Amino acid sequence: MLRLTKKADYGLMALKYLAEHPEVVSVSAKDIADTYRIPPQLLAKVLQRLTKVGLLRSHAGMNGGYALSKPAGTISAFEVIHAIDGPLFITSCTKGSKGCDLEPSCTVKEPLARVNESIAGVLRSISIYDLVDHETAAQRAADASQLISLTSLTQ
Amino acid sequence: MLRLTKKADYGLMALKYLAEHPEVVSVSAKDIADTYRIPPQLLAKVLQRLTKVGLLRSHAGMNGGYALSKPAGTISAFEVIHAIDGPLFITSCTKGSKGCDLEPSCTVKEPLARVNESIAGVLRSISIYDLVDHETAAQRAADASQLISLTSLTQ
DNA sequence: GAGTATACGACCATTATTGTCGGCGTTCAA
DNA sequence: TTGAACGCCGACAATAATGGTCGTATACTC
Ligand code: FES
Ligand code: FES
Repeated sequence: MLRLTKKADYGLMALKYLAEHPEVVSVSAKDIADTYRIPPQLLAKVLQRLTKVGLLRSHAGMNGGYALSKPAGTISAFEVIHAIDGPLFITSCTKGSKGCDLEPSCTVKEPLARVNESIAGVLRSISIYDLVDHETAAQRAADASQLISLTSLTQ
Repeated sequence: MLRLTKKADYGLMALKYLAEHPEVVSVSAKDIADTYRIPPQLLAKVLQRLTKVGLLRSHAGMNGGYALSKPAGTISAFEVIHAIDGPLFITSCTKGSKGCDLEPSCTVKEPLARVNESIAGVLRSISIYDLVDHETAAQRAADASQLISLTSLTQ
């Protein structure tokens, strides 16, 4: 429940891998897939999508592969997830354009949209670099949680 | 993507409805379902689960139905979602007991668990009452988001 | 030109969600 | 006391989303 897809997981793992190996010019999808034992072709498609949105640079041919197009610290988990899984919607209305069937009567849509924004904020605050440096990420997440509960109490 | 299920949506709508009608002793699943045009039997099952975890009190027989078992302000969105959809996991490892297939190699599990906690925190800070009183909820969510980005910047 | 890699779309398999059905126990009021 | 209105529960079918595969085209290196 409320889980992100395996594709997004794969994408984050791959980006983390690339962030951890800055010395290598480019890494093939197959290499990464082998490392983590994930389906190579599926990962390939994920990386292709990340390339299309500009998070990765690709290079075909021998010794080709992928590389980060910008520093790991400037790539947020939100960008990655958005690129792979599409827009983030906590509500069950899948699309913004065509409202879901219970559009007229649904009363929780608006409040939940706020929650949605908060979650997006959390994801935006996590970068690929944070995935590498566990301590920093842990600290940040802890801070965020604490501030949130604090906010809730003081209301 | 990252959306909660319709069941959870239905549950929240129903609880909101009950919170908005405190004068009525008990409301039947059918009444709520009719109001929002959602499948009565499905809503019934959702309400039954909410009853089982103690968020609602049920009363069988004629003029029976459901009522909140405690003040709307003390019921968090997290409780509701957890009751209906089960434990909240952002990662694709569905269950805590049996790790997913990429358990040994997966490197993003631990960092994402922190993100997961942050999101749970946000949901815990929203109560059913907040769904009724839009202004308060909006303000709270805005505060939470702002604090989170602030945290991210100062890291 | 041979080999290796990305790019892309179509496609099927698997799984999760959504919704329905039928039977049973409870309450209440005519 | 009888029946309608309701909650309770498990099984199941319909549907949708995800996960994964295949084939082919294209780009690049050697
Ligand atoms: S879930 Fe779509 S309008 Fe409420
Ligand atoms: S997704 Fe299950 S261990 Fe990483």
